[in-house]
Amino acid sequence: MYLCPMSVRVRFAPSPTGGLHLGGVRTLLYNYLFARHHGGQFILRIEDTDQSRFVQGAEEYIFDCLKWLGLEIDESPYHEGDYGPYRQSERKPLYREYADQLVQAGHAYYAFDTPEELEKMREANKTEENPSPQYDHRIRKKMRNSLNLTGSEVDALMKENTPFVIRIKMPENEILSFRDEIRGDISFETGLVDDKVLLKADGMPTYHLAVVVDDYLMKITHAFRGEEWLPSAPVHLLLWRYLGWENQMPKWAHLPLILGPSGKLSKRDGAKYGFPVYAMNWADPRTEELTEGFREKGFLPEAFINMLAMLGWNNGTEQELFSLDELIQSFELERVHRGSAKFDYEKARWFNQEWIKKTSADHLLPLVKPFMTKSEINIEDDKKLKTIIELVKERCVLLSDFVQQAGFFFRAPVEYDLSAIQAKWTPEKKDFFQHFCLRLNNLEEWTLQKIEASFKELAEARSIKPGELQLPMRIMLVGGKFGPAVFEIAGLIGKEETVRRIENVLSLL
RNA sequence: GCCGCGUUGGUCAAGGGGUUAAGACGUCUCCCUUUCACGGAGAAAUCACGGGUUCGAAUCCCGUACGUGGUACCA
Repeated sequence: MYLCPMSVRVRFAPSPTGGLHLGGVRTLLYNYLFARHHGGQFILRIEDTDQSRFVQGAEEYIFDCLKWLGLEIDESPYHEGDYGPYRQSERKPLYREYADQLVQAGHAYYAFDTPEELEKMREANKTEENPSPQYDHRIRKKMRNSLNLTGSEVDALMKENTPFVIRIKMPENEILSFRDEIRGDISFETGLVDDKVLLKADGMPTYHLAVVVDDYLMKITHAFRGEEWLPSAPVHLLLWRYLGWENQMPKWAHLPLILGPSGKLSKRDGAKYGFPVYAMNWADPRTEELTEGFREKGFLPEAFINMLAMLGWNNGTEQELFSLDELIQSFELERVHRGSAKFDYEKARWFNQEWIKKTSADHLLPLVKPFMTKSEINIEDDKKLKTIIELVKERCVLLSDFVQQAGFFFRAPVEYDLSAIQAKWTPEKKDFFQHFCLRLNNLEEWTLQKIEASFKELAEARSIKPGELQLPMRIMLVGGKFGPAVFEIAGLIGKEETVRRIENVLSLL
C-alpha cells in the first residue's frame, strides 16, 4: 500500500443554452486556476441534457471563449480523453442503468404522474403560506408512482409505454451534513427537500443524476459551481451515498454569486447600464437578439481574466494586477469569499486601461487594427500604426478608444470643435497661422523639433504666447481637445497633410 | 411561506479579540501639462441593527433586519 500523489481533476460543465456571462466565466476561471495550481487536469463536460434548450452554435461559442481567454483544456468533446464521451446527450444509456440501480435498492421510484396531474397537485396543495408545494415524502404517498401502485400495475403501465420519470426517495427525517471548501460545514434536513426527478421521461438524466454519475466516472476530485447549487447539494450527497461511491465523492466548493447594480446580474443589466455581461458577443439564432461581449467592447482577455479573478478572491496582498500565470501560482481556494460581489464596470475599465498600458505595441497591433477597420480607417502601414499605438496607448481605456486617439493620424478629422478656437480667435492669430503654413512649406527638415522651433520663433516675432496658439493648432490637426503633443502629431502626419489641415480650418473660420 | 447562503466606505476588499480599521476603483481638491490622458500629493466616506460573552468586540455567541439563491421532467 502506498499513497498516490494528489492528482486533481476539475471539470467545468457549461450548458449550451446561450452566451457565457460573468458568473459563468468566473466559475470556469476558478476551476481552471485551481486545476493548474495543483498541476492537475482540466476537463470540459457539456451539459446538453435538455435538448429543447439547446441552442445552435452555443457549444462552439464556449470553445471560442476558452480560446480567446487562452485557457487550455485537457479533455473535452474536442480534445478526446480517456473518459469520454463528454456530451451528456452521448452518454444517455449510462444514466438509465444507474437510475434503475437506485430503484432496485429502494432509493428511487418510478413516477407516472402527467404534467397535468402535477399541476393539479400543486394547485390543490397551494396555500397562502406555501405558494410552491413540493413533491416530497408527504405528497408522494398520494401520487401515481411505484411506491403506491402494485408490482403488476407498474408492469402494466410499463408495457403500455406510459411515460414515467425516476425520482429519488428522500428520507423523511435525517440531517445531512457536508463540508464545503469555501463555507465550511453545511447541513440540511432531508424531509424539507423534495423528491427530485433523476431521469426524465425522454430518458435523459437531469443535472442531479448526470453530475454525480459523470463526476464519478470521470474521476473528478474537486467540483466548483455557483452558489445557486447549494440547495440541491443534499440530493447529490445522497446519490453518492446510495450509489455506493461516497468515499470517492469530490470536494465541493460553492462560489458566491456576481450581482449587478440591482440584484442578480442579468444580460438585461447590460443593455440597461451600458456594459457587457457576456464574454464575447452572442447572437441568439432564435431571437436574433445580440448581447454585447467584453471582447467586442474592447477588453483585453488578460484584463477580463484579471478583473474577474479579483471579484471574489485576492491573495491577501495589495497586488491587483495579475497575469494568468501569476493567478495560477497564487490562487488558493481558502481565499475565495463567501459573500457575493457586485460587479463594478468602472473598475473593470480600470483593469483594462492598466493592461493596455503594460501591453506592448507589437501585441496590441493586431487587436487594435480590427477596431480601426470597423471605423473605416484603412491601415496600410503597420509600422506607423505601431508607433502611434505606443504614443497614445496610455490614453486608451478600451481598445475601441484607439479609433479616436489614433484615427486622426490616418485620416483628416471629419468634425472640428471650432467653438474651442472661436472663443479666443483674433485676426492676429489668423495671420500667424497663414504665415506659419508658409514657413512649414519651406522647412527642409521635417522633425518635431524643427516644427516646434519654427512655431515658437514666429510666435515670438508676433508677440503672441505660444500656449495660446497651441490649442487652435491642436483642433486644426486632430479636430478636438485630445491626443498627444501637437508637434509630435504634425511630425507624424507629414508636411503636406499638416499644412492642408491648417488651411482647411482657416477657411472654415 | 419554507429552506440554504451571505452582510467591513458608493464598489472591490485587507484585517478574524486590543489597529490612528490597509489598499484599489469611483468622487472631490491641488501639482505636472496652456488639449486629453499618464504621473504625483491630498480630502471626504465604512465595520447592517439589537442583545450577550469579555477588562476589551469589526472580529466569538444569539436574535432581528436586509440582500441573495433554491423550492421545474432548467441548468
